[in-house]
Amino acid sequence: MSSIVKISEAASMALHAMVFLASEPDRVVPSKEVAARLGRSEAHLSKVMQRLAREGLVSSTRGPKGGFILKKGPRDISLLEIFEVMEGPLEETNCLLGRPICRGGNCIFGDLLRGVDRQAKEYLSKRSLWDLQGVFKGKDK
Amino acid sequence: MSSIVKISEAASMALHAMVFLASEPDRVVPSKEVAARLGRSEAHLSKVMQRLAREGLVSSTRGPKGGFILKKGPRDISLLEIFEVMEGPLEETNCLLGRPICRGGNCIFGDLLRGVDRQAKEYLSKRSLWDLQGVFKGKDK
DNA sequence: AATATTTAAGATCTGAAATACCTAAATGAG
DNA sequence: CTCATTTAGGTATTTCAGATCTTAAATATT
Repeated sequence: MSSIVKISEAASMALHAMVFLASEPDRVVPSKEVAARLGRSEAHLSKVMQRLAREGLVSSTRGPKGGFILKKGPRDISLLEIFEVMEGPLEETNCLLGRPICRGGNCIFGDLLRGVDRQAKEYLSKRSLWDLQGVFKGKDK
Repeated sequence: MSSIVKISEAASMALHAMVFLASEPDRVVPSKEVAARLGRSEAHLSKVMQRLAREGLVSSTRGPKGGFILKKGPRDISLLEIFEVMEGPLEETNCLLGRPICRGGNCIFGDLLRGVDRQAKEYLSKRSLWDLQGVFKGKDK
């Protein structure tokens, strides 16, 4: 099974973790709990959380009762922001081989790549954590 | 710079190589020449060609005057076919974390992933090598 | 027919990125 | 003040794409 979309597990976890934090407002949540809820590796997730903290999307506190909490309101954090913190700025791809072939708008991929990237960017930038309440509502398993 | 579209260099080379072969009908082209034309590593390209041969998209002959040639007419080879030979069957992705969260059509990514994959599949399946004549027409550099 | 040359096939190695592990530092609780 | 809890950060491991190297086959040359 392959897909044409590439999102690292790290970025995917970051997005999901942030959505989860948004569903637990005003509560400091330890990464262990987040990992459990996502059903993912504690080790890896903690690295991701660390990154989100360094980049200022969440604030962290150590020690007992420590954990992570959103630094801004859910309305003020877009999915794109989170994605870019993990994967770097999202740009539109042109032909993958670039020169010397496929130059000048005459590319094998036509406008597929640009179109898809633009669409993804649009999607991610238009959605804030606020818009994704509900994802973590149903009790799971 | 990051993109959300993932196509390996191998798959990209495969697509371009096939288009190039289509532009040289009835001629056996050595991989060295293809690599030169694409401006890519000979080593890597030859592995790609090897794969395409094993999968029956091109036929290969060794020795002097050897090389590769399309096995079917350009109208009968779609880009999707080539893509899938390299990357495996292209399926529509759902949520990347899958269970336990984001189940039942209530996913962070909404219909973005499915939509994009469907779009790509559509694009690739609708285009044959024949549709891409012209890409290699202009003399380059 | 023998040999050297050309070219693909196949196996193995390498390097970078992603992920997992492990120890140190901080903080609150008892 | 000591201990348990939890994040921080460095290091190790894994994985995989891409590169290198070796072998086999076909042809041309003599």
